[in-house]
Amino acid sequence: MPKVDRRITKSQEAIKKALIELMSEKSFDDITIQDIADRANVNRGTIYLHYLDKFDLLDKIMEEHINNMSNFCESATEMDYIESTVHCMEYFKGNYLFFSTMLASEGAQYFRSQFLKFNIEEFKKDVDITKGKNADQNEDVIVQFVANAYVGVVEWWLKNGMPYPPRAMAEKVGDLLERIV
Amino acid sequence: MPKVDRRITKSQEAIKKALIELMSEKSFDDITIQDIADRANVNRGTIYLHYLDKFDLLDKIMEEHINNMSNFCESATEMDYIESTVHCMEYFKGNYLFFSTMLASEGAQYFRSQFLKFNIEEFKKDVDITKGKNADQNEDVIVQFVANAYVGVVEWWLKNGMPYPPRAMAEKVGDLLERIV
DNA sequence: CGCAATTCGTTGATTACTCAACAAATCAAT
DNA sequence: ATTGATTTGTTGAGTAATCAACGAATTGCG
Repeated sequence: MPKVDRRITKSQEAIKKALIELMSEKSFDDITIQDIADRANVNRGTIYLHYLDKFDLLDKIMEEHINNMSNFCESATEMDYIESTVHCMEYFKGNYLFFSTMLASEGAQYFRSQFLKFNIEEFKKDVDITKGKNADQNEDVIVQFVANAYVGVVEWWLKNGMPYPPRAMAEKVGDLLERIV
Repeated sequence: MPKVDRRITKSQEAIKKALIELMSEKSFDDITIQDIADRANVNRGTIYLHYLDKFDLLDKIMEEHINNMSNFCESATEMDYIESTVHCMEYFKGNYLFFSTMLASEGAQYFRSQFLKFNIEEFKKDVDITKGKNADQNEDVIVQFVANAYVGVVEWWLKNGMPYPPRAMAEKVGDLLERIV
């Protein structure tokens, strides 16, 4: 992998951060490219150097978070649910502004559905209906059940200002998850 | 004044911030140009684009703060001491990392003497020994007295983690100042 | 509707930054 | 004192970002 120019990284980070901030302040529709450029302290043209428009920018941001989560889902296959859930919760907390605006604000429903879809695929890998407590169960039902539960809990946690620390959340959620899958 | 390129501002800000941070962590002598570049997330060569070496960089930083203070000393001539001192204290607080490392750390004595010299000049403008309570006083004595007192109090305030808010400090110090000059 | 004002997306010329490489200077340690 | 390793300051080629300017598209308001 050829390492990318420092300037590219910095510009993109500033631009992405700017959009998230602005989305936490006003509606996505009301945000102009100039707004983003001002907030990122970047020339307006620079945004077009990396993104087609603000929709493309938002897509890339969402895609990146999904990818990040996907990556440490892989590297966490040998951990138990609680430990790997701690990592997830801390990731949510570390990107609080993104996830809270994305899940809490109305209108950003697209990300929620992406997020849910991603979790459905992840849980599919873990469910085994050939033996154990889930013999005679239905895979789709379990997966939908558990993914929706998980996303809903995360949503609630973020909407309510993260009332419990990541580890506490992970222990509770991890315990519940282990009862199902 | 032709407005400067955004990139210049950003690079210089990052570099200056990097040095201040590093100085609060280790001795100035132990800081390399590469350290600064790494912290500022800037290529090493970029530093030489703006500064001769780390000494020049530190000089420019100190000079800039002195200039800033000088500027809002001018614009505050019609305010009373308390109001203008509020501005000063808030400036100190806003640049806490700089002033605390510069005044608190041993070895950075050069800035203290510059800071004192600057204040001596400023107070000279305010002292009037031709009439009022300071008739029959000595200008040098008053100025030295008041400037050293002021610098010492600021030093103490910063060294002790700003135990009182800027306005409270300003009221106390402003009151004392008005008794003298 | 019609007009004014933004915003958009693109262009080209210029500039600052990046990166790798270099020799010289400085440092550390035996 | 001699070696080996960092650090320094500089170079040149390449690249990304800046800025001003443009017509076209959208928006907002009387």
